[in-house]
Amino acid sequence: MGSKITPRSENYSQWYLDIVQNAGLAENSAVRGCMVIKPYGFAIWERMRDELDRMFKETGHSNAYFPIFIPKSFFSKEASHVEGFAKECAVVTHYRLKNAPDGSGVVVDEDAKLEEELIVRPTSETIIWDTYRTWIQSYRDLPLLINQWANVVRWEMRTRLFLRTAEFLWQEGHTAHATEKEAVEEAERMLGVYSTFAEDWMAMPVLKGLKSANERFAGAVETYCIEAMMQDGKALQAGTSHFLGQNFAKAFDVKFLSKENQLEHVWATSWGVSTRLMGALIMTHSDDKGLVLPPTLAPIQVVLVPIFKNEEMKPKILEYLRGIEAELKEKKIVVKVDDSENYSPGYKFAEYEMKGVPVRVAIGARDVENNTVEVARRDMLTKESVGREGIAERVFALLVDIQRNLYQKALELRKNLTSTVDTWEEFVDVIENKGGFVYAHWDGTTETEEKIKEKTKATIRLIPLDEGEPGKCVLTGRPSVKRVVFAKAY
RNA sequence: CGGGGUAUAGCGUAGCCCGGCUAGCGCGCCUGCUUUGGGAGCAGGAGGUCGCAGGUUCGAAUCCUGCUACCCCGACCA
Repeated sequence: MGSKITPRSENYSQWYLDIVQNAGLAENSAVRGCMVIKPYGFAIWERMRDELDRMFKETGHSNAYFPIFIPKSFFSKEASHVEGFAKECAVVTHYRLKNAPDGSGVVVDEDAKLEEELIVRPTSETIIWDTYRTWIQSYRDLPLLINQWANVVRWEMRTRLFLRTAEFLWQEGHTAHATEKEAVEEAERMLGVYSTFAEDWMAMPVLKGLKSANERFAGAVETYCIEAMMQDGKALQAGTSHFLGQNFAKAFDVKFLSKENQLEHVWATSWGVSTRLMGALIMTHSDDKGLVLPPTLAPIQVVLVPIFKNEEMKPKILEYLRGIEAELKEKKIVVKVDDSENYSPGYKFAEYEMKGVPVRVAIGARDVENNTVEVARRDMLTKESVGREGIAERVFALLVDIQRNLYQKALELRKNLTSTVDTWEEFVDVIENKGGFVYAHWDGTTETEEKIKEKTKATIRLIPLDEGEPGKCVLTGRPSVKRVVFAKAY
């Protein structure tokens, strides 16, 4: 491989990009602000997608698919949604090209102008609620629990691979309920699904909470979110779940007849996570040698590397290795045998470390003779020679331990990057010098929130769900009901 | 869209101030032999409209003008 990873101390942003690119995950497309996800990167996304999809289905949801093009007028129907999404959208204005008169290629055929422009979906609330109107008539049609896996486009001014690209992949759940209570429960349930996924599968601890009015999704009554802490002390919003109230039902006239024969607007939620989770995964666990993947999401959990000294030993080493492969597969461990002779063992070691494969098993002539194997773990970068007997059990236990260790390390990091402050001086000091999450009192006004953002670039990442102790706002000294979590964010 | 920067082989770059280039180097790539327990060694080789367009000059990667793309910092955001 070409360039090596830049040490983190030099430039975190470059370090992140080096990992994304050198580990073969993704690259910038020639098309502005879009990304190309390479096969290995996509395999990781597929693992995430498959597990999330399973969890959605286990909570009663079904998948469906809606159009990528949304008539412009749909966006005018929900007032605050317009505010949030009327900008930065890709707009289809024409439907045909023609040969340029001067022979220089093709140009847009001005005669093929659309009567109504189509918006390339930045999110699908509007087109889905326009459709739901026809699907929902009775309380018997509710709840309607639908998820869509799709790509969306937001014409961001500045992009960053995985974290903020013009086009990204995501899932968006859109549900309709008969009562407010049910809808709130749904929004909270899906926040729970996201947090379980982040912690148990991504080994990434997250804080759960509510967004302030300022950070709330355009059109939502409440936005729930999970927030993770990256190694450089910046927060990353990893998922959101919105209680939409009756806003979209009213805007798109979605009503149902209740048991009591009353015509009522339905209650709604929407929730989503995106390929941004790939960025979160990378920035949570990776080190200077490249990607580090939690075993539950790694496309390859164990790589077997044979080491050949001479021709006579080759068949013996391979036979020994195939035996181990079979035992691991019996335990449902995902194994890759790299017996190609194009690269040296040292090259392969470095390569699979870069790709974040959790466990490496190396086998050479020495091992065949002594009935041993060399087992290396990616998270600690340690290796040891162990007996051949019970290798599958040992590797399985190791994978479990790596999963646990990654979570613990990330949790430890977050603990060290979490502060509680009471004065403005402390607040500024921690935000500027230490970074991380800062628990501080806030008077609850958008005005104060914006002032703090202006002065320190820190925003309210979330308002914790649990009760808290009252206190005084860190900026204004006015009363505060509980501490909220501030941080600089991606 | 504001402020700063960059553009030379697949990637990373030297040369630019002070014009003389037939454009140098590292990684990668190809061939051969020897290798293989931490990114192998040696030998040979392929690969360039120096971002685009114009200008100055005997001569431009180098100087001038315009354009384009990308990166960083803001505003925007999952």
